[in-house]
Amino acid sequence: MTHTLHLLLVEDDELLAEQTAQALGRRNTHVSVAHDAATTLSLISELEQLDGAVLDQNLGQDNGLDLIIPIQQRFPHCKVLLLTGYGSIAAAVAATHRGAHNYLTKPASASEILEALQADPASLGSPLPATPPSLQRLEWEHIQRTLDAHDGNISRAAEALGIHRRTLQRRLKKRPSASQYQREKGAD
Amino acid sequence: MTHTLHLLLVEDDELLAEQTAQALGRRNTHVSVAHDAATTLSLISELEQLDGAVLDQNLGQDNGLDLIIPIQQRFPHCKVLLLTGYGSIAAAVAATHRGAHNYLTKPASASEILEALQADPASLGSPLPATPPSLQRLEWEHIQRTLDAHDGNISRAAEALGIHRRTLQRRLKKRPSASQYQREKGAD
DNA sequence: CAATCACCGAGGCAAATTGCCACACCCCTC
DNA sequence: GAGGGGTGTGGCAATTTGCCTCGGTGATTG
Repeated sequence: MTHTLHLLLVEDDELLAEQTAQALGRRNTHVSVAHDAATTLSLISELEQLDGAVLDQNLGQDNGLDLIIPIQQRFPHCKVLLLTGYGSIAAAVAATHRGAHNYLTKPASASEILEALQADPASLGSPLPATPPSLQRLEWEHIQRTLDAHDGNISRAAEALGIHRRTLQRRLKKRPSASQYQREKGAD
Repeated sequence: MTHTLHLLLVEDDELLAEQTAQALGRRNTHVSVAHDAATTLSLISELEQLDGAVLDQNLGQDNGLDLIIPIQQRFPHCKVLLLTGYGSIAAAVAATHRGAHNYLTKPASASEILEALQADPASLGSPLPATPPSLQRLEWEHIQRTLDAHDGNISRAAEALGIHRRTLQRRLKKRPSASQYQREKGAD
């Protein structure tokens, strides 16, 4: 089944790209990496096989969404997964309309990425989230995303979140559960 | 352009259905209403024209997602909009894969619904939400959704949110902005 | 009809959290 | 070595939260 998948990872944060690529590589996959849209386009013209693509939606100047169609044209069977620091439902719908297979928010672990690439989003369709998340959980996830979107900069994340830097610090220290670092998750 | 659209509204909360239908009716549209899946299926076999369908994902026993395909089979050009009290990105992706045109979370006003039906979700693709919402806004929206999912029952919503009922009460009273009632929004 | 039940609204108070200022460090650049 | 960001930490007043308590209302039930 898992016949050495050929994957393409497009992520503008080079450190995160490296770590994610390594984590994926450990999963019996062959990973090509690009950091921007132009490189991606030239890369896909050279590749001979591509089973899955993982695109960061936020590529500095470029938009990962615009890569979906070129990839699908060259590799019609390639499954495209969009990743984004701060994702919205509207963006997920847009990506899917453009041909994306699935859509995840960062931080996403290698296993989550592979699972999202291989799952059939249409069939798992009935997961009525009967359990509305608690406010705490929602806040925590949003904090993580925002932190990620600001490269871990606490000061700027706090400003973006509209809370005091001191408060964000204290909150981050309190949380017992989960990885303290998105890096840890991203790397595995 | 807006040539008296023929719409179908499927919503199990009869009160909300009524109000939404009226609000839509005021917008130069003809609205048929159903409250469950079975009625919907028999209804679409009778209808002669259908331009848009608004489906509540959470229909008691039934799942709005399962109505997408039957509707599309009978009316291939009909645009289907999913509505859900508590929506997730995964659910939005699933709905889109099944053919849904767009996906909204409640409470949604009549104008939002019409806009979502007529917009082209794929083209508005680049709305990179550069502005991660503040924690306050996020919390407020989540509170509203949860409240909606629990039919406005403050006690149960508070429990679901994991906060004290008294706290939820106080928060609801504080918010200056926005409608105090999802009803108001739903109705217009 | 009275009892009960499930809600909402509100007061009060101790405990926790937040906002904010201040200061010590680090690392980097000019 | 003098800034300019960023982080970590302490302290303190102001706000918010959790929790308990009451009173009121509408629907259901005996």
